[in-house]
Amino acid sequence: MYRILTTEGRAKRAQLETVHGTIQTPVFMNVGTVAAIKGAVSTEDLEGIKTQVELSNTYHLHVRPGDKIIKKMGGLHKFMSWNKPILTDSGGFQVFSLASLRKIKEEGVYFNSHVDGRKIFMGPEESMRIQSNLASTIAMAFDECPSSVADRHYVEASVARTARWLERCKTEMNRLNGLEDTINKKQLLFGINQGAVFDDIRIDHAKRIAEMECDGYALGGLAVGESHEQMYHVIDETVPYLPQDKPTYLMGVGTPANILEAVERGVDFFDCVYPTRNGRHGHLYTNQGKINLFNARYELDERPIEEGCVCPACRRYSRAYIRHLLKAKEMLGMRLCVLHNLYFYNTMMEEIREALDQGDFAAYKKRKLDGMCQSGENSAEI
RNA sequence: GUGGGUAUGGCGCAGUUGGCUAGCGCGCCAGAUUGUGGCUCUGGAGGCCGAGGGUUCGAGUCCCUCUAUCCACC
Repeated sequence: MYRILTTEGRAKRAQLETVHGTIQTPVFMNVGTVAAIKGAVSTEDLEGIKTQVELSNTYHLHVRPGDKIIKKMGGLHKFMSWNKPILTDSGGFQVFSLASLRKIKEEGVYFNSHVDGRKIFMGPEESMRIQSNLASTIAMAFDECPSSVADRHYVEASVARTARWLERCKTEMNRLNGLEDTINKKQLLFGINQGAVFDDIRIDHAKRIAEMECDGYALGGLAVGESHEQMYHVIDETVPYLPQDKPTYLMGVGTPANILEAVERGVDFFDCVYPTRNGRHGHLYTNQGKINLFNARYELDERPIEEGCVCPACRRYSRAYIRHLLKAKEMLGMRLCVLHNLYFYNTMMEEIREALDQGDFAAYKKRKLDGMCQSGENSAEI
């Protein structure tokens, strides 16, 4: 059950009730592809840094350890000891990101496993069965994410196929949710809009999937090479055609600035590898912009990553110490950086929700962006 | 002491029969990274080629002396 609490322009403050608890939106979902937040972050850690939703991946978990094993272990929640919502990505993005290892057909996609090379077939039905075995809170439709440089002809054909795949996903998900031994019989299904940067293809596709009665709708195939302006334009043009009485999810995005811009345009679910991957690489988000702890200027810096931050890293450790850990390739360095970044993202989402509650989002957004774009020691890229 | 080897950027090494602005790996300094293969990629700085002398149009490469260091033998 999705309920809009208040709006400001197109921006929505809402909540989604699920069998694993209520998600307050706008929300950032913390990415743990293989049922683990990379950087030695435990689910206990997630509870301490305001995480609402954990995101895992169908393809990766199917390859290892295998969704049947996870089902036997009682489902993903029990397996990884996380009782709040989990969203599983369908494996569709791996059709794109593992392009050299796959072949796309009407029935689905043939992969060679990136782990051991063995052949894997995944189509809409397979993806739904795997996600049902994983028993995530929200399953994503199996789609194809066309390259940002794909030509119009290819994108049209791809998007038509993705729409046909969504019908198959929907049918299979309904069947699975009705089975006796299904762990989560109320698993939700989000459809995915595609169309690269072609407005009319995006809109036609949005209208078509809107009729399929999904529990939410995602914008896929963005932040894959196009400019920020193109991405914002696509969101502007497409969101009005996605059912706004359902959650809107912008997949794979993005920087704090991307998120603020997208919230303003009506998006309420996000996920991105940035806080985790950049954390592992020593890139830390602060209210004054992004800093790279590998830089020599932090060698003797006694300050925390961010003054006033109460995350597990900032409460106790200096930039100089964390820099040392990173350079020494100590696991703790990555872990502290990932915890800080996720805390930063989750806190920003909390601030966004508070601002929306108070009808103050526009002003908040401006303040936040101005702060992060400050010149000086920090990178302007946010 | 004798015989042999080695001395090239912070470290480890390449440098062909002497020939253009001396390379490579690691490290260092920066930058990328958007539904994650703890990866990968892209730039950049840094060298009186152990010291001195000689041969040559030209020496990191050849010759002499010295110094340092390693190995073997006495």
